[in-house]
Amino acid sequence: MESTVVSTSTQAPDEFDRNVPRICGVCGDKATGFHFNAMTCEGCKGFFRRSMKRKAAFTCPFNGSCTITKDNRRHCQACRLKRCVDIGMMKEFVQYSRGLHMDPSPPILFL
Amino acid sequence: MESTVVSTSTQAPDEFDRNVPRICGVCGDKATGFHFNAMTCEGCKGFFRRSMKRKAAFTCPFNGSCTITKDNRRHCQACRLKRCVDIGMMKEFVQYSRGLHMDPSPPILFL
DNA sequence: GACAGTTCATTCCGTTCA
DNA sequence: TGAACGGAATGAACTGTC
Repeated sequence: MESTVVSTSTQAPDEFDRNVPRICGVCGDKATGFHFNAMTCEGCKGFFRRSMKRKAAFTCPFNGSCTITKDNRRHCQACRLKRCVDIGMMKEFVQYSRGLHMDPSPPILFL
Repeated sequence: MESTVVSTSTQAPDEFDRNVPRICGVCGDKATGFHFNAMTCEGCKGFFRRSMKRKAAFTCPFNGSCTITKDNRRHCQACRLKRCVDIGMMKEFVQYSRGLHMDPSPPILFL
């Protein structure tokens, strides 16, 4: 009989983040899964990708320490992006996934 | 608590190779046996076969020296595949396009 | 039992468009 | 901006063969 190993209190440290609640780490909205390495909602996922792709540079109109919530997340892009980075979202995972950097069949490409 | 089941300590020398711990040499996850010539988990087994069949060419979005773990293995295909090869997984053990052609080289086994 | 291949639900990416 | 969506990659569970 194989003992069914359920997620118990004895978890390896690196398994920890797989069990985080489905709450967006950026704004607290309902999260839909891991996006660019962090548990986030669809909104913050899209916001982060857009920001990275266009290499956006935002400036906080306040004092640079806004608390981001589901309702005010659109108000300060600077602090929202900062929060994204703080919780671990990584630009390296934008644009570089799922076959984009993968050669088609024969490697007869750009030389 | 998960009891760490290690293979019996006293083994004949010639069984040494087959007696490596059931830990995936690529990511450290629980291994299910030898796959394509190396002790790996089901995930890395499937990843290696798919990569070979599709002749994928990956590029590391970081510096090419990612440490692969059970939890981040999906993040860098380049380093994961590199690790597969490093621990001895061989493409020759992967069956290519069914029916089109057989193994290009004979099985290479412990001589 | 060991290890090939196969299946398919799930994860998570980019795109679309209101 | 973000909900909805289509699709590729993943991996646990499975079948087939020796």
